[in-house]
Amino acid sequence: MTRDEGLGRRDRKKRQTRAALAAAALRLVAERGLDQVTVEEIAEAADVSARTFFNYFATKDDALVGDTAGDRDRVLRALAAVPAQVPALAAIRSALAGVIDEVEGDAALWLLRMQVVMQHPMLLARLVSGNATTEQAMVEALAARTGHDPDDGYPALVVAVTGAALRTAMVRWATGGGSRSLADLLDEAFAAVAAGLPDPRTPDRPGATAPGVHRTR
Amino acid sequence: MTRDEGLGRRDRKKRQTRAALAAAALRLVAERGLDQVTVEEIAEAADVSARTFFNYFATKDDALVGDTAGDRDRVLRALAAVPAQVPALAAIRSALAGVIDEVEGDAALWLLRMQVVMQHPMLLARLVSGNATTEQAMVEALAARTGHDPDDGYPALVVAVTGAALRTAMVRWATGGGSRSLADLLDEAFAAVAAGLPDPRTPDRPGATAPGVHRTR
DNA sequence: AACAAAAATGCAGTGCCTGCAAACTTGCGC
DNA sequence: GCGCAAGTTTGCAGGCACTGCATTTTTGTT
Repeated sequence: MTRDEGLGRRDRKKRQTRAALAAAALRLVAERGLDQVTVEEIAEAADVSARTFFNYFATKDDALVGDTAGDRDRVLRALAAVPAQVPALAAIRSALAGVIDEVEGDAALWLLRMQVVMQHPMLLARLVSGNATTEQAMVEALAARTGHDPDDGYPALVVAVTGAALRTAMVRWATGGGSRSLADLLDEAFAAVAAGLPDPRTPDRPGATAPGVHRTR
Repeated sequence: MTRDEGLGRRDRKKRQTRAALAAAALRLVAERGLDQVTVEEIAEAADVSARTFFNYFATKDDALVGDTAGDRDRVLRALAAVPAQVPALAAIRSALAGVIDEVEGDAALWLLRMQVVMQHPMLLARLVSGNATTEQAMVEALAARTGHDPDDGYPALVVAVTGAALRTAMVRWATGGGSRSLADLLDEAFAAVAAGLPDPRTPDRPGATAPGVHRTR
């Protein structure tokens, strides 16, 4: 899964247990549905006690959506590394590159995850929108980049909108079974947003709309 | 609250009980925090049994976010009423007018609601994003309007992005204590989206950016 | 007043999640 | 190898959200 080179046996085993729990949770919920699977069953499938499950995940849902916190930090660091003169949308798009790569690298896991998550809107919201802390951090990072007052409204709007774009791209990616590259789908969504979401059916200037937005495949 | 003219005493009392439960829930949670308030306490404050609470709301959260289903239907009907040649963004903006009016009409209730909801991202996501059914319905309605294949991606992107815009507008509205009109804030957000979220600090063409997006108040 | 539909309630039960304390495992210096 | 300290797993008791079912109470109608 994720890199686990420079770690002692102890931490390696922890990662292993965590992954086993997440995998068991995804498999069982995909088979039976969220409320037809108990934490006890998940723990059993991963060969640990039910109590131990809660040493790894605060809630049953957390085992399904995966480790969002780690990704967040990476995105924030990537965003800080983008030169300040890059426009906001492009900067965020490039900051997301690392996460996108990881998702496409673990395609099987993520397709299963999306399949599960898409059947439970509560989970879907948590997958991208994550927690308020993260979103707040993104807003502040963006405000710092563009020299805005964080209360301004603009940074918050950009973060919310790009989050929505990411969400729809991932849903589309999963719906198509991963046949189209997630990076492409995300580029398309960002291009459409940058163009102001023109109606592809009645473009003001036929050549000026975002390329590919209305292509089905 | 909402109109209750042509109803017998029975339904009037039901509405009353429902409103009392929601109000009690909001007040108590605002005072103490979500997990410091039990359903039993909410029910007690509304002078009904705990079991009765669940006859009105499926979950504790539902008492806090209010009746989303009713609003949805209204938005969908309003969207269907907008002439098909109106561009997607403008159509959605005008379909939201009814809900906006209702929110501003009950400003005190909604400001309290937002105050509570903003402290629990789980609730915030549910407030606008609602359930998948609604979002799906919006996507289909939009696809029908624009003559798109619903799997196209464009309608889903527009619905997700406008939802994000609505969410940020409501947060801003509540953060400002309702000092700026919600309709204004929403117009601003939609204008920024329609303009492709230009960075207000370095606009391509100074006069062409969305008006007011970077004004603090 | 009598009746039927609707609503409120109590009760038992499941499952998520937490704190605590007791076992157990692991890494490390000797 | 031995023992110690730190980290991990586990069981247990308990609180709370939520559900299904049966019973009682209220309400609108005849």
